[in-house]
Amino acid sequence: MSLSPKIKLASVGNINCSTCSLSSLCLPVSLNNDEALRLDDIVEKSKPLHKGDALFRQGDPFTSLFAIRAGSLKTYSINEKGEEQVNGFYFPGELVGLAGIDSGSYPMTAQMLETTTVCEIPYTRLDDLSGQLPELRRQIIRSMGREIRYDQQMMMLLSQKTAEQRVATFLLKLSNRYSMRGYSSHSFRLTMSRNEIGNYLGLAVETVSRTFTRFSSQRFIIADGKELEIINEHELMVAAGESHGPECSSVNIV
Amino acid sequence: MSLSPKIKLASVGNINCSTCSLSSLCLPVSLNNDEALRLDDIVEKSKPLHKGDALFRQGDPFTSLFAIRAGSLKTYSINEKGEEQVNGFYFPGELVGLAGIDSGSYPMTAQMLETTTVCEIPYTRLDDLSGQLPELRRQIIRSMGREIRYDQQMMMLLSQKTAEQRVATFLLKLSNRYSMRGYSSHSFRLTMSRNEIGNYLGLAVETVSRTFTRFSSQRFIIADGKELEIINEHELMVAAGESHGPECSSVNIV
DNA sequence: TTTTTTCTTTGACTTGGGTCAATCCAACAA
DNA sequence: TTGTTGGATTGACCCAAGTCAAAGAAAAAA
Repeated sequence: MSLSPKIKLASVGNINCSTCSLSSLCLPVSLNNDEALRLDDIVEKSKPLHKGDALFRQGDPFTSLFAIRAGSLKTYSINEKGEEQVNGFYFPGELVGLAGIDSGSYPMTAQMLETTTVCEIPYTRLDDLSGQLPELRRQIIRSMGREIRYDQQMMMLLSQKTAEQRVATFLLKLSNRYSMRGYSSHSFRLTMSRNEIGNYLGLAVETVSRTFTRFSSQRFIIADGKELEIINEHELMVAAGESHGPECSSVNIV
Repeated sequence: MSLSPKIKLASVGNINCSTCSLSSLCLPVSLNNDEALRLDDIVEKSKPLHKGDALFRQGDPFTSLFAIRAGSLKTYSINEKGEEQVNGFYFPGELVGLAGIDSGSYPMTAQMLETTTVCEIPYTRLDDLSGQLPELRRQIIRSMGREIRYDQQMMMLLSQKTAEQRVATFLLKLSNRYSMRGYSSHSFRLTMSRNEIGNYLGLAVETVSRTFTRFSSQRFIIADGKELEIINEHELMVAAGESHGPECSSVNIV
């Protein structure tokens, strides 16, 4: 299952993996120019996908990884009771679909939160190429190692943190990811609903909403619908339960 | 940091990766005989490690992956408040240390739950070899993909399941893993304490204990200290909240 | 524009599971 | 054999966060 003809885009001007502004966050991060061009050969850029569109669905045969170029998406799976469980949110430069690598099919659905473009990386070709480019092979492994580390931090959040700590941690992590992508770290637009945040954090919507309200009245944030401004990062870090420790690395939890 | 001299073992008779009884669960799973021997060349078998011993500690430089040969261990990390968080339990044939691959150091401690022997796989040598053996490269990726999938199932457990469902799911998953290793699926010894189970599942010890007691009085299990017997698997699956759905694959959650 | 639908907020009430505090029990040392 | 120690169990109590219900606000459709 490659991108259907209607979402393929022949060529986007002179944009390729070696000139892409996201290369430092994406698979090409440790490739030289020539290697990045070889990666680019197998990558297909999509035309814009719209809010609600699915990139792949739970159960679809696994064929490709996807790197986000612009926009954002969520992944979710449906459990045996038919309930939706949000597994993660993905932003430009991040790799989606890794969880499908060993199982033959995607274990979750990836759905756009806004207008989004992606790069499709057919996996058999990526696998071939990674046999020829040791740095690419290592980068794939590193990406997966990072995903494992993030998932384990998320497990810690879910098993140990209070509602307030979860929401604060979530906002700080978003801030962090936006700033790594060159956007403002203190003012951004949430592309996901309160419902999706709650689902992701293991909380009821009402709890998320109340926590936003509380943080607003404490003047840690200004939340105006989906627009969010962090006006007291320090107190938000205290609320996240991360201010005391020596390692700031533990901030990157979402 | 390779295994210190005192835990190295020169050669364990004729045991090697191609003859190891765990090869079907471990890295050699899709390697031919010759390839498995080349993998064996870089693997060092440890002598028995004892309960409480650490294989590596949080913060140690990342040097090796470890495959469990016999016994079991837990991994845990210490959060900013100094609390311990159990990340997982590992059994023979499973790979420990993957989360350290991209970060240069192990993000958690691995500690024996009982007398345990492991195979140390120095990562730089494994990386080299995986450049030469495509099947090994793919198997490493598959192992990581599986870890990601398991972690995401664990996140679903932590964010959606009740205490009762968590404990039932945990016991069923243990049963599953034991049976895959040729042990009885209905009668086994828990190598971890109630405390460790609770910590792992995001529950207080008391809740785990009460749930064991309840399952015992409902005659789903017989729990005598660390000895555990599953006497009504079906009802335990119902309690785990997994009996209704079509896919039995969702049983493997621990 | 108006209508419909969906998302968000707030209040009132309930409860699952946490905390605290005693035992109880098993493993082990002396 | 008898302490000693750390885990396991049980009871009593409480609170964080869930559920239910009702507006209110924003987005989408007509």
